[in-house]
Amino acid sequence: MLIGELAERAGTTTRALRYYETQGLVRPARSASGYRVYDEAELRVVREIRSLLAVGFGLDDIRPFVACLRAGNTSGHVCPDSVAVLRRKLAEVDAGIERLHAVRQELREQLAHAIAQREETCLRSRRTR
Amino acid sequence: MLIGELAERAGTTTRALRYYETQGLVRPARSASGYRVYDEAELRVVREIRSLLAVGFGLDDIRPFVACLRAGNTSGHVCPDSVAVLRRKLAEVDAGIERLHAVRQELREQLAHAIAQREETCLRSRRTR
DNA sequence: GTTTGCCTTGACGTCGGCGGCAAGGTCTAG
DNA sequence: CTAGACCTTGCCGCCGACGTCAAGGCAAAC
Repeated sequence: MLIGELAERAGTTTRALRYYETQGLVRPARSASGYRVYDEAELRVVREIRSLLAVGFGLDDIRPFVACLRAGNTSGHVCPDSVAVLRRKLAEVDAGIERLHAVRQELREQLAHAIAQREETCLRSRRTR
Repeated sequence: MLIGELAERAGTTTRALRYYETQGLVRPARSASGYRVYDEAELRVVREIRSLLAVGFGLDDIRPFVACLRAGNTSGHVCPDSVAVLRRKLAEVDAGIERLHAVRQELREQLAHAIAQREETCLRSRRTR
């Protein structure tokens, strides 16, 4: 399988695949003419990368998962390093949710305050008429 | 007030203040020798910028608030444009919270699955001994 | 007068995950 | 033999809010 086909099957682009390679996440074989050649295992790796990216992981976070897959596991999640990352990310997400809730609260207050101010101004202007 | 003092009083850096100026958010007067000179109103503007940045606004989103302050309002939130931005941001935050909840759910499932797999592997290895 | 400490503009660097383009090699069908 | 559809490497661009020099001017203290 060449890079174009892999890109299509994995739902990404050749550019991204070459980038993953520079980051040491994918290691294709090379044909005699220098073309990158991928097997089914690499397809699984790329799909793992994509699904983790979609969840908000960075490529650094993904590295352990790829290593885990390469070590022969059917899932990239079962290795200790992967689990550690999962735990950390979960904590990060929890923190993010909390932060957003605080922000949301703040925004609602500011909105309420702004609208109250506007109503007041509106009333005053009516009285003036 | 010169730029260094403003930076300190607003809890930011001179670099940031100059950047806000390039973005048209702050407009200091100039001394005879070309130094930027700020008054108290500009301090209020900068504090508004900072607090909105901290909440996750971009400088583009902040522009209406600054205009509102400059228009003579005591709060930058009371003008229609500001309220529109507040509403939009609130919606964005809500969307973000939802997304994070979905991600969180996914992470918990993956974690649970990974741990279950590891327990199973552990049990199998005990039986083999 | 000189040191110290502020100020000025300008230009390049950062982070992440690529996109886009150029110049060239390869492979296959007609 | 050639067209066109792949592939290669390499390098710059992007986004946003600045950080980090560099080279030089201005102000006040000693």
